[in-house]
Amino acid sequence: MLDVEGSGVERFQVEPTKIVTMDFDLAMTLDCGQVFHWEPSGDGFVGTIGEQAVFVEQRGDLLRVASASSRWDNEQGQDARATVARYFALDHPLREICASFPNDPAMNAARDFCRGLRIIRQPKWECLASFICSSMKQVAHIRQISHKLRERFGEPRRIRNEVVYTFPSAERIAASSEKELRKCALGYRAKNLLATARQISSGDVDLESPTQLSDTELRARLCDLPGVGAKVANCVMLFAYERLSAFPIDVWIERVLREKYFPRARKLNVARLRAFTEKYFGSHGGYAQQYLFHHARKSRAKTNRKGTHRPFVTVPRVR
DNA sequence: CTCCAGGGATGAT
DNA sequence: ATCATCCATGGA
Repeated sequence: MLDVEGSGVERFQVEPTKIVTMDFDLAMTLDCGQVFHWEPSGDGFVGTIGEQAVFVEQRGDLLRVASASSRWDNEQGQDARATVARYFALDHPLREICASFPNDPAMNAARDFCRGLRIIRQPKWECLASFICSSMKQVAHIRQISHKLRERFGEPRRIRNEVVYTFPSAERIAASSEKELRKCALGYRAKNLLATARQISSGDVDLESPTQLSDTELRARLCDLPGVGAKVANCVMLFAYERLSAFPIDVWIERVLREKYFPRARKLNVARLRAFTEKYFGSHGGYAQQYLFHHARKSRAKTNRKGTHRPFVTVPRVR
C-alpha cells in the first residue's frame, strides 16, 4: 500500500485562515449528493480541492480553512482562501438565485429546507469520472467507489493528522486495467471509466477546451464519451462546467416531478419531463433541481415507498 | 433476505 | 422514435 511517511514528498501546512461567508451551509453543500469524497473531521471536513488537501470548518458565518499540498504545487502559499472560496462558489448570488425559483409548494419547501446549499465548482475529470461511476448506485456507494479509486490510484496527502487522497488523473486510470478498476466495486462501470479515461489521456478529448461551447454542444460532446448519457452529462455540466441551467433527471427527480407537478398524468415520458423542466425552472434550473433532489432524498428517507410514515420501529431480529 | 439505486447501451417493437 | 432488458454491486 501507499506509504505516506516514506513517499518522499515534503509537505507543509498553511496556517488556518478564515473566510467570512454569507448564505452558505457547508455541511449541506457537502452532503447533498453533488460531491462524494469529503469526510467529517472534528467539527469540520477534510477532503481535496484538486491536488490540495483541505480542512474546512464552519462556525456561523466564519469558515476556518487549512490546507496542505506538495511544495511545488503551492508556491504562492496563502491562496488557500481563494481556492476554497472559488470551489464552494461563494461568489454565486445565492439570494438572487433562490429568488428566481418558481413559486410553487414543492419548490418553496425545498428552498426553505436547503438554505445555504451551493452548487460547487468541481474539477472536470474528477466530476466526470465520479458520475460515470454513479450509474444505478446509491449516493453512499458512490462515495465508497470514490474513496477506493482515490486510495488505490490517487496520491496521499496529510492534513490535520489525517490522510486524504487526490483523485487519480485520467492518465493514471487509463494506465490501469478493467480488472484493477473492478476491484473498486465498479462492476460494469469499469469498462466505461477506462474507455473514457483513455480518450482523455490520449489527447483525443480535452475536457478543458469546450468551455465556450453552447450548452447543447457541450452536452453532445460529453454524451460521446462511453458511459455518459444525458443525465451524467447534465451533472457534469452543472457541477463542473458551471452551466447552472443544466437539469439532471434521475429517479428521485423524476419521482418528484411526477408526484408534485404531474399528479395523475398518463403518457409522461422523459422527453416531456425535459421540455417542462427547461421552460419551468429557467436559467438557474440546476440549482432548483439540486434543492428538489436534496429535499426529496432527505425527507423521504424515513418513510416507506407509499410515502407514509412507518407505524412502528422495526427491531432487528436476534439470531 | 429483498429491494433498489443521481443510467447507459443495445436490441426489439 | 419509443420501449424493454441487461448490466454488477452493496447499502438500507
